[in-house]
Amino acid sequence: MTTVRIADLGALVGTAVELRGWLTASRSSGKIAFLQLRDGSGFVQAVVSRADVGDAAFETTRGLTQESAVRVRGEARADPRSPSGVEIKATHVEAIAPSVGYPITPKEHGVDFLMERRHLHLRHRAPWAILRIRDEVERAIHDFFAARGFVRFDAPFFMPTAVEGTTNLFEIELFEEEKAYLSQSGQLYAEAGALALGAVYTFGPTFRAEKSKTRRHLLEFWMVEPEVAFLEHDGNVQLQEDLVAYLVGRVLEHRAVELETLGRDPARLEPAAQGGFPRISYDEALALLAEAGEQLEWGDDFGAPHETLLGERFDRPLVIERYPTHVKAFYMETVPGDPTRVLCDDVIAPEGYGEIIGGSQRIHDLALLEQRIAEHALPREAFDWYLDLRRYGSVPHSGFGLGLERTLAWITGVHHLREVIPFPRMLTRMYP
RNA sequence: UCGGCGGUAGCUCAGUGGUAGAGCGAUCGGCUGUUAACCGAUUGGUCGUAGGUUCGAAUCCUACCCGCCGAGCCA
Repeated sequence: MTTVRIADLGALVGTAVELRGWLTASRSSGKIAFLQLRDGSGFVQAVVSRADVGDAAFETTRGLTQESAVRVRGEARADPRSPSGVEIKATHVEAIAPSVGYPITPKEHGVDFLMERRHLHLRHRAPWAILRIRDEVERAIHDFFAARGFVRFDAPFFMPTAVEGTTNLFEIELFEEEKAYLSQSGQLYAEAGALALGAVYTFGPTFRAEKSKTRRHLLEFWMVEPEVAFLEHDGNVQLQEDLVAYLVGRVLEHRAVELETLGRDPARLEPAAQGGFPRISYDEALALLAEAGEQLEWGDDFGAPHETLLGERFDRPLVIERYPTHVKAFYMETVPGDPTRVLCDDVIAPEGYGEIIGGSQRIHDLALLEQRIAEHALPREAFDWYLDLRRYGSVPHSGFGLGLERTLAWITGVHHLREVIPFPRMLTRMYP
């Protein structure tokens, strides 16, 4: 008899198997007991009959509590009454480790109660499904870029200065009187990488000291930031569409069970997997908002409600491009012949999940970049290395940042970003 | 930082001046196919904290603490 994973049981019907895992719930009568088991790879029910295991073992089985670690031997059987089509007809049940007073009982719980016990909550079905989808998306990101010849490029987390102003940076005291900041973007370093390696992407945590208390914000979140030499704006937008469509497609293909577990309708995601994202300019977005009764002045940036309003008009992510220069970051290239607009775009997820991508073509002209750094009152010395990139063989290049958690929240259909990361870090949540 | 809402049993909540409640959970018993099982019993409280009004406060008043949702900012 071999120890097997629940995920592999489908191929083992008719054979004797041993499982090791934990009890999530049990029901019993005088002569039969149903044990709900999980082992990390999946969930399955074991049926224990008093006649099969004997009185003593049956009473032991009935006394098992939630989250006890157990070893179960028995026959894997096909059964139409099982949600997965398979169950275990147990011949042997043995406690490995007890569990007394497990706090997350089979009962409705509030979000805060579960987050306070996140280390245990991770064992349950919804987090299990979400974190497997997260794993699939992370793997798909690497596969996507590897297939296109990108090099993964690890940017530093300690930063000497801000990329886009200092207001939202976490300040770290290194040693005596030496300050550093936690990275809020690897982009500037990725630009150096692109000019060295052609096409690169960073993937890692990023930190924003924003006092945002909404379901779309975390203090610490993960971002993927590709950066490509010789890539211009239109190609950049196409790359974004290809990436998002690929990620959604991979989840639909490989994580259908998990979407089902979460009650997420795959039909809502299928349009995005096909690509063909609608693409409108900032000016056109203003007109759409005006139609919807939201009058904005040219030059106003969109608020979250505006993004939601725009995103809900389409069945797949929406690309908005060419924003006014002054609402965007200092490094963005201007539209040829129109210095009032920049070659940038945001991708807005459907269903109110907000902005999942921000990208742009970067300024490659030394004089213009110097002028922008001055206009934004940024410390010139700190950017000297960045200006070097424009002194030695400067070429057009573009890139973007995709927020992993926002993308996952949209794909999984969960309400809050904190659901899609194992241990969320928020204004009001540092524990566990 | 600002605005709205909230804090009562292990959990989810009801209770708007007069004995502190329900459902679920947990525990025990019953039941040979349960899927949020079912039936019976048992177990349950510093009503966020401090002060005030009142014969009497979970309830009214004041201050504070904490949380949720949203805004701004952003992925």
